[in-house]
Amino acid sequence: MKKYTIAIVDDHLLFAQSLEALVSSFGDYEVIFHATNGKNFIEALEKGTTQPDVVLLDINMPIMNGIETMNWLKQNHPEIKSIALSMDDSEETIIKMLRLGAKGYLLKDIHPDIFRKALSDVLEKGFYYSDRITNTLLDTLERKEKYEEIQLKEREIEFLKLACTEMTYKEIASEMFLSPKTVDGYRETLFDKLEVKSRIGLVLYAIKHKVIEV
Amino acid sequence: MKKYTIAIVDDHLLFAQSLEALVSSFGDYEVIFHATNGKNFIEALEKGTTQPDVVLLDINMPIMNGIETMNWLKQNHPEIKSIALSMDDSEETIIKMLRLGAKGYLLKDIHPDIFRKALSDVLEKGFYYSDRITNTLLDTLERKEKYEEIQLKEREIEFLKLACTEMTYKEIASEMFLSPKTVDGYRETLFDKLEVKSRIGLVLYAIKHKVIEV
DNA sequence: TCTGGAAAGGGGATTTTCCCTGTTTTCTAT
DNA sequence: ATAGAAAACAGGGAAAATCCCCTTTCCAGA
Repeated sequence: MKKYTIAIVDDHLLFAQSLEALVSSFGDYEVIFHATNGKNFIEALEKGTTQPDVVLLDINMPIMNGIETMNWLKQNHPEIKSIALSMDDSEETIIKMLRLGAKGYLLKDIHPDIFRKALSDVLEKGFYYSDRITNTLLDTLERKEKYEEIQLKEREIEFLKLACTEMTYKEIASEMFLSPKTVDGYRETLFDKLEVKSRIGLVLYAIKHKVIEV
Repeated sequence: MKKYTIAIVDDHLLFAQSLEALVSSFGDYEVIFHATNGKNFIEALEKGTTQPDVVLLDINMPIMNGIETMNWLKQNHPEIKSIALSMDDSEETIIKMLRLGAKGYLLKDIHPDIFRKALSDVLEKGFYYSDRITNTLLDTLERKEKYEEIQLKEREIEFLKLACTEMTYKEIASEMFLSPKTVDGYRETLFDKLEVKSRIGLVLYAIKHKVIEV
């Protein structure tokens, strides 16, 4: 019988490798690779010959975090199932991840048995949502129906991050291999989407919505 | 040959159990128990028949955290060696732990090989201090001196806060009842003091140093 | 096949920001 | 009382950011 294949994306190498040891000990699974951030993961995925059945995806990572990675996965490999792993259970993050198609959301303090069940549920039933997560969601939905998600494209996020540095738009353009005029287009689009009037507004938005770290 | 015994104290069960799998896979070690917080650990320690040679101690835990636990260990079982495990590398925490006698301080994003070396170093040489931790400490000492020189005036802070809005400098000037040119002076002074090159830099500084809320 | 939307690039004008150089006023310590 | 240090103010000019209106290309869905 073929083992299920797993990829682990977590910047905490020690945790990643430990988790691999745990997953392997279950017997039915094989960890085919891990990465320390989303960028890393995408590269590995595009280079590798075999695709993982499931990706275990940490939320908080440097360079390219779980949300961005999930976004990329949704657009490029919707067939790969993913389970979000996180330390915290902020509603916004959970909602974002599930909206982006995460098949499960696990907190890192769960019992390994639950973890194992989640893993097998996702593979066999297609999803695993714990009571705790479900409750958090229901709470949130009741409280704010109006909350509409602003969906940013990959390239827009990339630009937004660069806008949060002291680079000029010209410098950003060459960093993104685009003409300054195109970058100007991104700026305008984002001003519109995020309802801000200046680059300062972009920075504040990015921080508030955790597009960048502080 | 007798295996070294290990205890793991970490509230993230998944991590704890994963780590156990990893440690066990090394061969020379045996994890004799784990606990999800300090209180738990102390109870287990006092009940158990065998003492661990090394305790892997997470810093951030509910109920009784790593620092408190370390303190207790120092007073009650100074012969038990301990290695601090942490997500973050805030200087104060590192200093506190080392002062309390931690034989090592590991960040959770280290490579498992390093982890293994740290473990054997602590058992055989008695301690393990990574370059990264040492550097963080040195950095801090240097930076502390520089930081203390940056003393912002009331009016400068007021300006800085307004600079973190979508107002133009002209608007800020009238808000502060100053001429735009004076505001331009504040801008320049702050650029100089905070070593930034643009208003974006001001915003990032303000957020990083908690001059404004996010 | 057609169509609409998104991405990329562009021209040109206005406003804002940034930087340099000054002067005047106000405060403060000796 | 006075020198020196700050705060406040100011002009000019270059660079960057912002704004508005426009074209081309490409891709996916009706």
